[in-house]
Amino acid sequence: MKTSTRRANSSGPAQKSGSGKRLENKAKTRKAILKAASELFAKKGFFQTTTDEISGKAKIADGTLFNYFPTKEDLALCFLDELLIGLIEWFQQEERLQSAPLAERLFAIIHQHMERLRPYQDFVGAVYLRALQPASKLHPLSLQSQEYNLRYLRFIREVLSQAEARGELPQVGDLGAYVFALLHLAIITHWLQDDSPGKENTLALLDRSLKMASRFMAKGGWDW
Amino acid sequence: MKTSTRRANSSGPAQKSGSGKRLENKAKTRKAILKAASELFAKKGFFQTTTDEISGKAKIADGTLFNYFPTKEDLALCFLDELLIGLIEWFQQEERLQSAPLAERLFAIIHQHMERLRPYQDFVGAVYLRALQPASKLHPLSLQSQEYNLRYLRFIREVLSQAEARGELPQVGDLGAYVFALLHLAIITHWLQDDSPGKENTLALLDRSLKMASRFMAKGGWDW
DNA sequence: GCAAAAACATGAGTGCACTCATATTTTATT
DNA sequence: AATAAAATATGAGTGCACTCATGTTTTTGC
Repeated sequence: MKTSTRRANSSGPAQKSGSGKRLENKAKTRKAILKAASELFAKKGFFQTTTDEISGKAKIADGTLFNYFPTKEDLALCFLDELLIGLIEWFQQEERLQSAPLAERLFAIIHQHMERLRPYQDFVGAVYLRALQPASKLHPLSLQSQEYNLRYLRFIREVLSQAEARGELPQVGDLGAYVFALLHLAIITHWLQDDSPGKENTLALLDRSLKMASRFMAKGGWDW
Repeated sequence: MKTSTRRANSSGPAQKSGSGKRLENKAKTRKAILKAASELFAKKGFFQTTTDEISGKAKIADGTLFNYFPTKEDLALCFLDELLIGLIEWFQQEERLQSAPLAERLFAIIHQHMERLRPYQDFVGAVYLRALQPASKLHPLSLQSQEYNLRYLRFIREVLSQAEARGELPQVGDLGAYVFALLHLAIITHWLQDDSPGKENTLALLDRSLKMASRFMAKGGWDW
């Protein structure tokens, strides 16, 4: 972990600089790095994987990796962001869920997230929680992390808005999304240390939390 | 940050091994390290301070530092734990607060905490939030961090219990302390990025949050 | 008081994330 | 097509957290 000067580089998959071959190659290399990293992280864990191994597997020079990701940590965060994008897509395509009650939809989101995070627990515990922290803008981390929070918060905000529109929920607004993000955070913290078979303790906790939250929300009191 | 094998060493100030001179020397060295570290962290920040500088200022060999603190990060966490101990002592000696309303007492705790953390913001943002995470037991971090959470949670639990006994609060139990810890966490996250003069935005947010929380709590619904 | 053992201190050494001067490839210009 | 300019790749080099074999101090048992 370093904090010093750092290139404002490689913010996301879409980049407008260069054209033609350049753009194409960069995208390819980026994907190659992320693929190599995800495989190694899943197999050996974040801390046991060296950046040399990653660049080796991606068939680029050691230094090149840092042209794409300013930090090993950023690389992992970026990879977990793509995981989040996949999660959002998954949710939007699960037709059965769209008509399910709100509590069930929220349960599904967190549950599926945990499923997908499973191979990367060491990193999640040590670093990712920080990036999930809602509304963390000025982290001494790279500037990237804010992107993740925003993506996630917008997604939850969207889910809650729909529920508001359907009358499943009073107006909870941005604050509602924020609070749910905090709950998500707390649940993942619990999940990390849960060694019950199938992590069933956490699932039970999640279920209860959502039920309790529903009761609170139904009572109103969200106006400031 | 490393995760590999690590000595189960230097857990706290009180240690029973050895006797006489040995115990005394260890305590002295430990204090010297913490003092040197706190001064350097306050002056240059956590990341700009090298372990060599710390051991130099504490007048011990480079390697010795790691006999006391398995990690630079652990050293800082340990130092922030002592800061927390100081905070708890401060609270218990502030007589004016003991008779103040609950919301005011909770406000004072978080406010004072922020005041004391001010010189160490870079580290708080990057690492400390993780350790504050309520109930994180199995972090891939060193084993130390759990201590801090427990100390803090017990303290809050105590404050809330008193309020319950005085009838200021319905029974909120451990869960109440847990939720307050989450609020504390969220507030500090906000505080870190708050550049309003005197961090007044955060203070306003804290005030509003506590008022809203009071309303929620008064409504009950804390039985599972 | 002395020898053996245990605890602790030491600092040269190591591994790894990250940098930077240079080389190579791609784009822009004519 | 040739050249200049810009973007990117390269990998030897660097700094720093952390290790470990060895030396030194303290304790224990007699």
